[in-house]
Amino acid sequence: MIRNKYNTKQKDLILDIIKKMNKEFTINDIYKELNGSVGLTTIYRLVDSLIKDGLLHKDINNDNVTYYQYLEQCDEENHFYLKCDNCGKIIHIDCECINELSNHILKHHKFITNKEQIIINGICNNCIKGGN
Amino acid sequence: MIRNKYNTKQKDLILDIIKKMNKEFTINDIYKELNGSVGLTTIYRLVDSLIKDGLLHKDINNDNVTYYQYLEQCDEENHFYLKCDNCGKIIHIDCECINELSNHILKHHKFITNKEQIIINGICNNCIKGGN
DNA sequence: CTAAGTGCAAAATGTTTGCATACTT
DNA sequence: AAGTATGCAAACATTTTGCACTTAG
Repeated sequence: MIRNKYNTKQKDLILDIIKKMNKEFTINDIYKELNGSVGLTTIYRLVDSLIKDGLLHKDINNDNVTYYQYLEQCDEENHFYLKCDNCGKIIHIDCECINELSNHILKHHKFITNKEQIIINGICNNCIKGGN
Repeated sequence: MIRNKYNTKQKDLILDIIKKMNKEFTINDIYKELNGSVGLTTIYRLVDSLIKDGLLHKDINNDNVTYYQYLEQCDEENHFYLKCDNCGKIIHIDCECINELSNHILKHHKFITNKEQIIINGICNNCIKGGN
């Protein structure tokens, strides 16, 4: 099956929801949000293809729950993501600092970083300040 | 159940294998390596507790296979890991460069990086050179 | 009209739980 | 002796597949 060749109502619905979420979500979150108007199988299939296209990041937590997160796309060379371990939010950053690190790592540690998807975990400003 | 209070033959066996692997592995890899001498359930339970202790990193790939990786422990402030997307190997690095990045991110992006487990993906030197 | 997409039900897979037994301290 | 760990079998949850049907181009 060739992926995403036809536009369908279901794809639009799922994509809308995914893009609106500004934190990680599960397949079931989308399913519930759609209120049964799209089948689970379809959600699995679209999510898979979005991962392959680099639009979604997939992660698993200690309770074996699989989470997905929409990655805002960016043409900039110097971009990366910060992911909050507390609230699950992913923050998109454009900053020269990551380029410096990539260059350093290449030069001194002989490793080509995957510039498309550098994700650094930690605690976001909102959570530092105790925001839920 | 209080974790890891008693030392057992099974724990030693599992830990030995995990520490010897220098790349990511599945629960089944360990099970097979042990040749049935330790039950699957026991492996799941020990692996869970090792994750909680920060000794293992857990990840899931696009085919929904869950991988684990032993993280060499280190007291150094300036340490992080490089993970090769090609061969799965995790390389432990001690270098001031990551501290600089952490400080920059804190100062300019108001985000506290999780220094214990910064993992940056990419391609390792061996794979760059075409080593399997 | 044809290729692609959908969704149900069934199958497959991976993980967790209950419990009786065995082991550590 | 008491608390902890093990491992089987069963339960459970999640994900994938087969297939008939629908829809987009």
